[in-house]
Amino acid sequence: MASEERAKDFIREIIDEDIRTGKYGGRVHTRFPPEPNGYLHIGHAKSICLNFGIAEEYGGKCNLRFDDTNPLSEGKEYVNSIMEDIRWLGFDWEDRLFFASDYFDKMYEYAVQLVKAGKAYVDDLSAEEISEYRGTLTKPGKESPYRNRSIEENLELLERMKAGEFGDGEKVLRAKIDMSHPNMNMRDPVMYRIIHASHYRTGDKWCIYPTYDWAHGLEDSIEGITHSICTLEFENHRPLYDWFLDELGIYHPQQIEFARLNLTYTVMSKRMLKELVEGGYVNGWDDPRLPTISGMRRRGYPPAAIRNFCNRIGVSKVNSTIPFEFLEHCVREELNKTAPRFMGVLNPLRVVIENYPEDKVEEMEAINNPEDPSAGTRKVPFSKILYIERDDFMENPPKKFYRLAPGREVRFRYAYLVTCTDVVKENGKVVELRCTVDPETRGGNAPDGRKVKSTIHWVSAAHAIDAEVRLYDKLFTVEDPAGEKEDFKNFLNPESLKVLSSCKVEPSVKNLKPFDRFQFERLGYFCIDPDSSPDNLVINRTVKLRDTWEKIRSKQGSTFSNA
RNA sequence: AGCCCCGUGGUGUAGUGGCUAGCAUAAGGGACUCUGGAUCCCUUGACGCCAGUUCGAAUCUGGCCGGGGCUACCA
Repeated sequence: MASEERAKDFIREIIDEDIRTGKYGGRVHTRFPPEPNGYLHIGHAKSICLNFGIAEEYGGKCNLRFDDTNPLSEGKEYVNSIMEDIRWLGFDWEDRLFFASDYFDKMYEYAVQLVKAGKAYVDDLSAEEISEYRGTLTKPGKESPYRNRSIEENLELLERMKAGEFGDGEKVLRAKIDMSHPNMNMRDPVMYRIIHASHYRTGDKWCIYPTYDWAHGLEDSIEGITHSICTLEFENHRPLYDWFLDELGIYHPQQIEFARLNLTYTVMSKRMLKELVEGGYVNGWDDPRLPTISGMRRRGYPPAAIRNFCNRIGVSKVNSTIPFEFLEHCVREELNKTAPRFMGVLNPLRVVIENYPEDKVEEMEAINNPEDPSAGTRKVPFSKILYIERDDFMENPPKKFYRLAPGREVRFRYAYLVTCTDVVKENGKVVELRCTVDPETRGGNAPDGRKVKSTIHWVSAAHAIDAEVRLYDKLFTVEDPAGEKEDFKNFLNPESLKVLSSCKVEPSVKNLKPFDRFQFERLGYFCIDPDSSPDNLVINRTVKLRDTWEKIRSKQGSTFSNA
């Protein structure tokens, strides 16, 4: 991605300014801090591209840090998938793999420091009581009766909390700030809660765990982060982030918030994604209909397309929603340059070439990628009995339908000019076409220079490989399922997955491996699904090709289709 | 309602007081084509509103309107 001029977003402008003023000695050090309680999705990709991208551009570093402060929901499965996804996207944290849980001892020391300074206290109020005491958006809260315990008592109680002398929820450590602060986050936020659960990394060493607000700034500070980039919903937490670091008097990174990515026709919330996966509405976290990184990988989206997408949507503080079509545009753009082409027929219609010898087979030369001459050519077998796409034939073609029809001549890609002479029907349904080739047009060009309006794809029946092809569509029927009043699952698209089982593809497809991406000419981009086996080829459709005919057809207001 | 944030074509962005407000995408039209793909060309289309400052405001100031966020011992 050479030297293309990227417009500076507001974050890069802040960084430029910080470098100019020497705020961090010219250093740039970011981090990507996922909580290991779910799989990464395209929204995380935006953050990853931002954080790793900035580090790269400024000659700085970007840490991968797992924010694992809640043993109840986090686990190793997620850690592994997250690392795999980041690597697949093309980023490298080198030797900087960190875990918040590695800082638990240090965090505890800091907490003690705050207690000693009279800035934190142990509270015996229950969760419900704390909530009541907090007040509301308009009414100030009131102070806990335990707020003014002596420093000695607080120290002792905190020590006993850590030692496991109390049950879950019996006590918490709170910062002593201001119960009538207009920012709710400043009304004595909880720093430690008691959770008697074993942590996937620290085991049973701890029964008190730090909350996000308490932990996050410390993690950034400990790692020497310069710019702590997070999403907009943490904006109101920044005063607290700053308060902790200032009261402690330790190294103070700068938190900067940007708007998270929203995409139409999907959901991005971890909770909802989890619900879809665990409720069996989709087939796992890597279901190709999901906006997860693993889903998009399985769907056939190239990492370069995702990176490009993230770099092109920009970074700002405006809440916005990107049409999913733009993502698809980026995917096509990348695949057009890189995907080798093949011929495959999704809905086969049998064609018999009447003037072609029974046992003759010709090897036709086909171009692998017209956008990339270095991709070379391959041979495709042609014989008397072929399959073409049902949609490429119409008995009574409407205006502007250029493909095959009775009496009409079209080109069979890389083969011959073919004329349809007869239509065979069973119970009113077209089951076979009788055609003739012009032997003078081998390769696809007529010596007399006559033109045909259209070129269609085909496969030789005797040589075709059977395949299962999975067609994907939008997961939801509405643009913003999460914004609907009803349960978002009520808007699941029942047609988001269609499985075609008797597709016919050209023989060279058998050399492809799972996750290999390619184009079926005139249809779209596809990839081999990992469910594929030598005797059961399974192919995913990544995205359709742009389809002008589809547009014309819908404008004509007709619903002509043989499908 | 208290606090915080944000308003530029349909969508996403650039613009940092001064050329006809740029780019991408989408949409419409055309050229070309052995993929109705790709590519190329053209067209439509935006500064939320009202004042103020200024020779001059998308840009600075104030007010209004509109949108978003915040009342977990989640992150």
